[in-house]
Amino acid sequence: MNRIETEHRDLFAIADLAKEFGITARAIRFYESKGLITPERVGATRVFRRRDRARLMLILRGKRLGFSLKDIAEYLSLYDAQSQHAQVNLLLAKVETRLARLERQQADLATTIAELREIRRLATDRLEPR
Amino acid sequence: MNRIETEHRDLFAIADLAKEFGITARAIRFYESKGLITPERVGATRVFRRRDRARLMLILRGKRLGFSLKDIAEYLSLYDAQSQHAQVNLLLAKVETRLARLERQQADLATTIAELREIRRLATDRLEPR
DNA sequence: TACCAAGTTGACGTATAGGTAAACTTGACG
DNA sequence: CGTCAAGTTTACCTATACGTCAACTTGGTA
Repeated sequence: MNRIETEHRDLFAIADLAKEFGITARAIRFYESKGLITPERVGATRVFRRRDRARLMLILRGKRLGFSLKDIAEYLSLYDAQSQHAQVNLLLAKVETRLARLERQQADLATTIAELREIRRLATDRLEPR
Repeated sequence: MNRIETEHRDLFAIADLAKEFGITARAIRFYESKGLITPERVGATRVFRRRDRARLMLILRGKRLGFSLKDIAEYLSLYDAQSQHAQVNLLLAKVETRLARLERQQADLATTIAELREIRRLATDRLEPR
């Protein structure tokens, strides 16, 4: 299966997604048990569509950013609420909260990256004096 | 105790730092048990210097960035190794690894913040049409 | 038809990061 | 001297995020 085929496909098995994202099938089932994704079933077998795949990407990105699955569930609901209707004010409040945290994180990141680059510079200088 | 006093002081009790950083004394003791900080003792009582306070700041920043305490321990060792001497190449490898992760995180962050701002815009529009 | 690969559920185990409670010590103060 | 605040250790408890295993079903293939 090549990239083009993957992009065109509409149905995925649990192993397809596990392989594509480098996680285990067990993890995907776990996310479903927490309500983060809701694949269809054909008999007992899970069948994933592109929507589930997209959600999975959002989940993994959230994890890379250090969010708990609970946080991520709420985050995903922001996307859902949007297309539905929801209590817009509540939605906005949550978005603001999350944005505030992320912006602080962004500042932390910049500082840390700068410090690490400085450490790298000092270490490199020691390797190549002059 | 005002800011100036705090800045000038050289010795801190565990409660001082806990209060200043909004964490519990238990958490600080836990970090010590993991070797992240090594306060002096006067009898059984821990006495913290500015160095410990600075490390605590690095620890908390690391946590905000989603690192495990183990990661953070290694991260702190980068600072130590620098002033000492260490195996510079190994140090550099670790710095590169960490930088790579942080830079990916930075990209994730930018994407996520943009998406949340878009969601906020859509929600705001719904509140104030026209 | 016999069997393998892939899927499923459920139970149990593990690592991380502390919180909570008990029981004790110590220094300062009225 | 009594006691109160603040500190200490030890032990046990909790939540999160899966991994591992057992036991079973099912669809396709030799």
